[in-house]
Amino acid sequence: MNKAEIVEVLEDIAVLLELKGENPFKIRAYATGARALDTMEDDLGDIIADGRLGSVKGIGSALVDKIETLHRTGELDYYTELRDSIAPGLIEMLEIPGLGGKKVKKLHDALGVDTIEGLKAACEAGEVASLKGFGEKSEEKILSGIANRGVYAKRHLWWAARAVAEPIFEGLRNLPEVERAEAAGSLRRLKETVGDLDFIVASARPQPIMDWFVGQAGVVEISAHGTTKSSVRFESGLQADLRVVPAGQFAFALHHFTGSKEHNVAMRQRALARGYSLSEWGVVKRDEGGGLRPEEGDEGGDLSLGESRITTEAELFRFLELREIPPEMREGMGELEMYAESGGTQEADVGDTIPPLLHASQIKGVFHNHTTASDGKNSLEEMAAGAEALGWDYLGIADHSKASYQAKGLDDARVFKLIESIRALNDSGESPVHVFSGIECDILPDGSLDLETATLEALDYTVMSVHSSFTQSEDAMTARVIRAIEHPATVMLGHPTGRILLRREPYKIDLHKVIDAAIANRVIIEINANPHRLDMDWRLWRRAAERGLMCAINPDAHQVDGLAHYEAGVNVARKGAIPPEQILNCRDCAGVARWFAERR
DNA sequence: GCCGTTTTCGGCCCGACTGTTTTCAGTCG
Repeated sequence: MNKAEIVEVLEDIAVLLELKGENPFKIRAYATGARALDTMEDDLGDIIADGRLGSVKGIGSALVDKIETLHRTGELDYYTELRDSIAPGLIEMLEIPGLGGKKVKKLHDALGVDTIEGLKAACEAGEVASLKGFGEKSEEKILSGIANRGVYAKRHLWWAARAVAEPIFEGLRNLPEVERAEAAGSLRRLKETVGDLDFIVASARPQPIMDWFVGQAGVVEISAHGTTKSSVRFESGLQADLRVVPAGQFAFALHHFTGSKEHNVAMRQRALARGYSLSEWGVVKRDEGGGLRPEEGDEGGDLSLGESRITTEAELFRFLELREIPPEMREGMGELEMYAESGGTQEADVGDTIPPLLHASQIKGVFHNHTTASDGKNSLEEMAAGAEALGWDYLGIADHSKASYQAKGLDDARVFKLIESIRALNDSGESPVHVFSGIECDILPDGSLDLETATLEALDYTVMSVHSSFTQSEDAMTARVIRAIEHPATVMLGHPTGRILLRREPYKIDLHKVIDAAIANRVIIEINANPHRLDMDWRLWRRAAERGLMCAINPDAHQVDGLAHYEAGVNVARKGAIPPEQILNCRDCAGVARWFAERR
C-alpha cells in the first residue's frame, strides 16, 4: 500500500474511533499521525528501510507498527475490525452541521438509527427531540442539514470565492464605523479551494456593520446575527462569517481566523513553551501553577496584551521570536521552524533560508494559451492584445495537437502554418508583445508524442500533456509521462495530474519520480493556473524547487479573459515558496528565448 | 496514542456559541 492510501486509512481510523466514543486524544493522535505521514517528503519505503519512521514527530511505536504492516501487506486487522463494527451511514451523519462523533453515537445507541434516511424518519417522528441533550431545535437543524447536505459540504474554488468576497470586503472598508477590515481564512491563505469566507473587522460600533452585512445582495439565509458575530449563506451555498472585535484584539483575531488550524496549534504550543497562553483574544502569561494571570503592565485585569503592545500580526510573530509568516505559508507544514529567529546563536543567518515570495508584478508574460486555431475563443492577435493590456512583454501560444480531435488539434502541417502566422505577427511590428510559438502536444498512451520531432523542434517551445487514457495504472502512467519528459524536444510538462478541482480526481501517477525525471532532463513543470486545475499542486513545490525544478506559470487561457488566471498561478508559486529565479515568467524576453535555445 | 532541556506519567490549544440545561456537553473553527 502506498503512502497516500495509508494516510487515508489512518484518517478513517480517527473518524471511526470518534464514532466509538474513544478518548479524544487518541483520536487526535491518529489524525496527527496521518498528517505527519502525509507531509513527510522522503519516500516511505526508504524511511521504513532506514528505521526512521518512529523518529517522525507525531508517529510513535503503535503507529509505526500499523503503518509498516499496511505498507507491507496492504491490510490491517485493527482497521478491518473497526470498520466492520460501524455502519457507513454513521460516518455520513458527521457531514450534518451540528453533529459530531458523540451525538451520532448517541443517536445510534438510543434510537438504533444507522442511515441518513433512518435519522430523517426519527426526526420527523419527533423521537430525536425527546432524547436527553437534544431538543426541537436540534431536530430542525438536523432535518435542514440533511436537506442541504450536498450544497453545505461543498467547497468552492478560490477564484469564485474571491469574486464573492471582494465587493463585501470593499463595502466593509467603506463603512464609517469600520476601523480595520480583512478577509481571513483559506481565502487569505490562497488555498485552491475555500470552505467559507471569514471577515474580521475592528470597530467600537458593531451593530450597523452587522446590519449592513446581513443585508448584502445574494444573501439567501441568515444563520446568525449577533453583536460580535454574524453568519450568512449565499446562493452558491458559500457561507460567510463576519466578526467584529475591538481594535486591540484585531491582530489576534485576524491571525486566529486566518489559520490554518494546524498553524494555530503550533503557534499556541510555541507560546506555551515560552510561558504564555495565546488565543484570538490576546496573549496572557501563565504562572507556575498552570493558571493564568494578566500580563504585567496590563491595567485593570484586561487579559489582552494586544492593546498595549501587539497591534499587528508582525508584532505577534516577533513576540514569539518569529519572522512574519505570510498567510499563504501558514499551513502547519514546518513554517514556524522556517521563520524562527536565529537568536544570534546559529552560525548561518536563517534569513537566507527564507525565499522571497513571488509577486504578481514580477510576471513578464505567460505560456501555454490557446487560440481559435484549436479550441480557443480568440484569435492570435486578440490574445496578444490581451497580453499587452496586462502589461506583459511576451505571450506563449500552445494550441492542441491532433490527438485532441475534439479540440480541433493541429497536425504537423497546421503547426507549420501557425508558426508562420506567429512569425508574421512578430515581424509586422503591430504587437509590442513578442509571441513565442509553442504547442500543447498530447502524450500518447505509450508515452510517445503526437507530432513529428522535426515539427516540435521548429517551435520555440513545447508543452507535453496527457489528455487521454486517464485510467492507466500508476506504473504505466508514470512511465508514460517520464518517457515524454525524456524526449529531447520536450520543454515543459503540462498539468501533471490532470485533476479538475471539486470534479475530477488526479490520475494515478508517482509525481516524485516525475519530478526527479524533470530535474534530470531540465524540463519545466508548469503551474497550470486555470482555477479549476492549479496543477502541479503547491504542496509539492517547496521541496521540488529546493532541488532545482524550474516552473512556468501557464494560465491555459482559451480566451482573453482567461489570461487573468495567471494570478491563481502566482498564488500557487507563493504557497509553494518557489524562488522567482526558478520561475521562467520572471525572465525577460531575451532570457526566455535563451532558456528555450539552451534547452534544445 | 504521543511526548519530554523540570516529566516515562499525566498531560495533550483555546474559547465562543448553541441548545440544552439549571451548570454544561458538544461542536466548531
